[in-house]
Amino acid sequence: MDDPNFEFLNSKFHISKEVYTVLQGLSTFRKLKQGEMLVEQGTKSDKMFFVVSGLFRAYRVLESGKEVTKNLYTPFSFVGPFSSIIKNEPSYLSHVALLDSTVYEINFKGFLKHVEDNLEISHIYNRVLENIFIVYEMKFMDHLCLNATERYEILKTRIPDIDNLIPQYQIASYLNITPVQLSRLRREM
Amino acid sequence: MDDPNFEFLNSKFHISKEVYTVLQGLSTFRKLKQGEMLVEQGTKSDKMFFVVSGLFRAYRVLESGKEVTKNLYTPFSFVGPFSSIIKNEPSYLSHVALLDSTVYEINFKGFLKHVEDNLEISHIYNRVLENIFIVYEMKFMDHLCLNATERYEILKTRIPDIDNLIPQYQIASYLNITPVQLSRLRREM
DNA sequence: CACATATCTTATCATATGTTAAGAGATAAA
DNA sequence: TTTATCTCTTAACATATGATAAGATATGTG
Repeated sequence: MDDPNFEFLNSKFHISKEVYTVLQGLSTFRKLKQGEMLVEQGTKSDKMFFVVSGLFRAYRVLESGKEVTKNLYTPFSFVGPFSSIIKNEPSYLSHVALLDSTVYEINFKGFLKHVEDNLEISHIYNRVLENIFIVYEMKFMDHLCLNATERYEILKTRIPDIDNLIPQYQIASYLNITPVQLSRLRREM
Repeated sequence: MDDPNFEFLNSKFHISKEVYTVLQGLSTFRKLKQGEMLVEQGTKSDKMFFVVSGLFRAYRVLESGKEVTKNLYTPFSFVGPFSSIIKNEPSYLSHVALLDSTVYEINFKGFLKHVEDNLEISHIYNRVLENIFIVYEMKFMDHLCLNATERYEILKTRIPDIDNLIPQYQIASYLNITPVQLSRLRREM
């Protein structure tokens, strides 16, 4: 039974075969076309997604009409209206596939039920939360400490081919600058 | 046994008397003078702190010498080198008391030991991590969506007396602007 | 092919913020 | 009290970025 998914999860979280079976029961493999939405701002959903391939973007449309990108999600990360599920409120973010992508759709409320009475699964949840926290803290510090050029360089380290994958205005939105400014930065680099 | 600490934690996390006793065994009450450090950048520590009274600041000194404030911590929040403990690395932040303060000093590695084999404590840790995540996500979105004036107003909602508690350059650092700019914003408000 | 649309660059001008320096109060120290 | 040290404000200038508009290139569609 050489299941590459199990091998992968086990290498990340040291999960048992039993827990893997439980998680499998909560997950569905899905293919998405570029432009398909996982979650729409203002709606409720209790689904989280584990990115297998492709690229996703979480963003919010402000009253002014301006779109603010919270994050981009590459393979092997979790994407979805996490805080919205925890708070049981409508999502304040939309999540969209920027490329043709594949994910595991996770019944997250169901997962939380298992967290309630399974110590191993509660530990997995702790590990996931710790990882999310570390990534967010770093992202936040990067925004405090670095200018747009440096953040662009970090993005290109994380996703080297980013310039060919998505249009420049989406990259600019991720960097929290205008496309015009990104164009200027590129010229100076 | 009317223990106000227990009542408080129970109202926040629904903990049992048994777990409260365990947590008590991991915690020491401490008083700190203004200016005292909880953690110094570059050092290792396995202690987290629960703020009872006062105010704390987490900040990083960059190679340039510039100080970047990550966050301010008011009573009933956790402060400490959290990601550093999880990653078992030296802290990249310093944590200092901005006012005379009181805290519970928590043996966090000890706490994590209990998380390993106690489901209730693992759940408490889940709740703490969820709360931290929600706060960070909001802070990050605020930085993406709001200008310095709006962030200043949010800070004053959170800590109404902030202008009288700490010097203006510390507020400016929290807002990620210079004291000169904060002075300008105040004039225009 | 011809046209419409999307994307990117560049220029111009406006705004927010940083840098530096000077000065005014307040507070602490000699 | 006198002096030194902080803290805050203000001004002048520099820089980063935003807003708008024009033009170039590419792509897709009829």
